[in-house]
Amino acid sequence: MAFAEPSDRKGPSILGVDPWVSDTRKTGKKRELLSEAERSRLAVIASIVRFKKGEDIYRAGDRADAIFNIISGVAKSYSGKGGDRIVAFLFPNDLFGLSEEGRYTNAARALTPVTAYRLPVSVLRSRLSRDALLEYHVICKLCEELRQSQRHAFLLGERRADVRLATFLQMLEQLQVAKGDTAGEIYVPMDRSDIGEYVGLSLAAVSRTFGSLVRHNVIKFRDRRWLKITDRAAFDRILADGAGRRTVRRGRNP
Amino acid sequence: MAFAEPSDRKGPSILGVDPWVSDTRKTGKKRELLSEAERSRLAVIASIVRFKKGEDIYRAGDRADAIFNIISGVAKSYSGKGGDRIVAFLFPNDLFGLSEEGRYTNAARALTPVTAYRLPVSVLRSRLSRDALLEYHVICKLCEELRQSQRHAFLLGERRADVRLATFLQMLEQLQVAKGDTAGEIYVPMDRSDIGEYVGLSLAAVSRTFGSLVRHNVIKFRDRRWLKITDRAAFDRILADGAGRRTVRRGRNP
DNA sequence: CCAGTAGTTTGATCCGGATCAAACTTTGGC
DNA sequence: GCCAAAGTTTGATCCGGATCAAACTACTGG
Repeated sequence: MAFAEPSDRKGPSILGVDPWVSDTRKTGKKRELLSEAERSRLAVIASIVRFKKGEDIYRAGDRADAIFNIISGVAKSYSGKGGDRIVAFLFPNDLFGLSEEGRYTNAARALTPVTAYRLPVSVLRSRLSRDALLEYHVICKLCEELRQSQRHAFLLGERRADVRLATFLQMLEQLQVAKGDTAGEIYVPMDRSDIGEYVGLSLAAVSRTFGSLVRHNVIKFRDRRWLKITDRAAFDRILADGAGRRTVRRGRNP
Repeated sequence: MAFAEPSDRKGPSILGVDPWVSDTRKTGKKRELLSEAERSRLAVIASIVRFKKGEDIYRAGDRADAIFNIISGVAKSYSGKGGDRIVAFLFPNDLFGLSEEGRYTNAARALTPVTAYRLPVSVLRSRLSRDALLEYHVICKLCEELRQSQRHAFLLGERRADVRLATFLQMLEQLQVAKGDTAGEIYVPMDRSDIGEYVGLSLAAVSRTFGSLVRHNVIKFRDRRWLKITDRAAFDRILADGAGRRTVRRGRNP
């Protein structure tokens, strides 16, 4: 739902086809869910809504009469009875608010002040059925979010805390690179506890593991939200270590 | 990608809209990705392929020139350098083989003998652009798979082995209920090691935890692949325990 | 600028599941 | 039906991260 794919990706695609790939290459524009034209076409039927930091965008179980497209700010989509368990972080241009049975399945809350388009489902729906290109782009976006979610699951499948966090940082970095933001430094808009809820670690473990990475000179925090990777090789080694190690040997074979 | 949603769901939906909801209610037919008509329309452009148990359907990085729709059997989609880490189990009617940059990102392998439709991308693509209903159904299917993947991530976010396995069994059960298969007993087509790779536990932990559940009379195995839930209340208690517990308290607040 | 609170670090202890290892059981081929 | 290989159970040990708890730091609003 949120993070960009590795930097060697050119855009979301389904069935190996993607109009943006060539678009992006030709125009050199940043990858976007909706083109400017499309965005303004949608703007006609959309209203702009604002949420304060910490404010609920919607709650699980609410009547799902609109979907959202973030213009600026960061939000989280979360679920679980306890309200913990972050399903996705939502960044500008992310589309969210998919429903099931007409109700939102997750809740969403602004982590920073958020501005977003609010698209009433009824209007968007009729648009969709008439606008093949838009529909196609929705497919692309869904593929992207599916991959994102699979990445998240992949991250959670890793057992070691450092690998989980390194993977998370990599996701953040790639997102920012894809958007053309300041490379070199990584911006971490969410707090330690949110990170923990996303990567499946306790708040304490997140802090401790960051501390350990800093102590080993792999990363360096400028302040609580900005860091840079000071030892790329070591960083990549941590990431690589995650895969290819778990030797699940079965039965007796010497 | 694979499991069905909870039984109170009527079908996949995007934006709160789903043509199958009414269809299903009217006809009482089982929920399907493709209607019979659609399936046969696709069959024209599809070839039927068979895979032996353990055979690769495709490998990560292979040229992605086709997608698949399982007719019978069970497969797994997996990734990770080590080839461990199962992303999804694939059951009949599941659509898989989405690509990125024209290459498969995951690998897929048959767990049982598998029969499947193989749909060449090129043909399907032109179909898609002309067939609005098909395109719409692809959207629905993608939403379903997205939710599935989010469920998987949710499962992996849980730390306790018994909750993970109970959740997994619940997914299997719901899938089988949705397909109208034998309720009462749950069929587990994959081996312990595959389960471990999906739920993020070691092979040993899977076996031990199953053992413990059996010892507590929560479930009972008829044989290695068939089990039933003998104490529903206890089972549900395990599931419920997963949520609402993780008290991530921050700072000092007495 | 200060107080109060939200957020973060750090310490100590404990436990669940990984890991290593060996026996046991089922399956499939001949 | 027998053997080998595949798959499963079970035991012992160990370690990473959860959990409990307290101190520290950075914001925020008055």
